[in-house]
Amino acid sequence: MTKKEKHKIIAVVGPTASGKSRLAVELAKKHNGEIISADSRQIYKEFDIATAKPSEDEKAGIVHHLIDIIEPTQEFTVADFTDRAQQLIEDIVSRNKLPIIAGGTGLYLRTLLQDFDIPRVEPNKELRKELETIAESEGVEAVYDMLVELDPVLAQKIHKNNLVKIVRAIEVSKTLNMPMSQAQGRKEPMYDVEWIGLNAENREYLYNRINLRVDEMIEKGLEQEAKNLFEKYGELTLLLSTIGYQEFHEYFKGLISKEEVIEQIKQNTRHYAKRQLTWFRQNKDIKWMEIEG
RNA sequence: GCCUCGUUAGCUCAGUUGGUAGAGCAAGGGAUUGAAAAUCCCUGUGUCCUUGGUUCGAUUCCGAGACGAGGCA
Repeated sequence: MTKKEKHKIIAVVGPTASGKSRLAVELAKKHNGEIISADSRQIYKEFDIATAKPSEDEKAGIVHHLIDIIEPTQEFTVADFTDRAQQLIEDIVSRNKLPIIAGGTGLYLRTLLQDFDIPRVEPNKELRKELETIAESEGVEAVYDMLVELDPVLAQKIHKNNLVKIVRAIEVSKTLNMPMSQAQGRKEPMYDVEWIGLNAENREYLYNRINLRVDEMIEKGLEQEAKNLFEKYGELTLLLSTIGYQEFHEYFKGLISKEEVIEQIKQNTRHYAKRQLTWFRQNKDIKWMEIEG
């Protein structure tokens, strides 16, 4: 019985502004590698300044995949990411190069490289809208009660206030005609991954880097970028759920000042970095590198 | 100089008819299975400005002082 050998790959992870792009490029140069970005926002075209996409200079001739490939109006989810990344890994390995995954987005990384085995059920816009309407008129509990009927096991694990997760669980359970808790599972990791994590032991230091980077984004014209996107696409959910754009939305409506926008972007980015770290800390295979000093 | 109001958690402020106090934000921790830069959960001891007095007991009442804001001269 011969077991197929798993592909070796490197994963460089860390919170926003930790410098993982640079490290990934260094490693790619050293090991003849190509980079696959695991970032739910850099995937989009035109989302440049806000997502701190690497410039051509910063890419330093290294091939970067899954950056700048989706239109802002297109949907892109974990499943799309996983499928594309898996293909890319096969392709890169077949050319005798080393795949290096660099990111950011905890759910993407865990699904591609760790143990999440996601149910294959596409989003159902109408159902979501319907359930959200019920939540608005009758309260979230009404929707939660529906989930308790469909999948009491999962309902126990999802907090009754977490509408997004409740809705998805109902969506999956209804589509498959079986409880989502039975459709989802854990799997063996598909690859032989060397995990490298970037972090600052001193949280203040990380937060300072974030604050500085936001100031740089403003200097580079983040306001104009946000303006263009809102004018071109309107109030897309995607824009309203992306740090760096969502805050400008209120500013363009005259609700808050420029100073407040900048402060909010910094604040939201700090919160985001903290949430990212919660994802990564759960992964005991990560070898951590200190970024300060 | 006089009058009024204020001084409580890192910040903004509630509150205690006298029995040592609580919200929002911040901060920290966690969850996370096709929206994930999304969504959600948990965590609040702080000379209640200082100092005298009244009281069994004062952050709460009274006096004095300090600081801040406004008003009158």
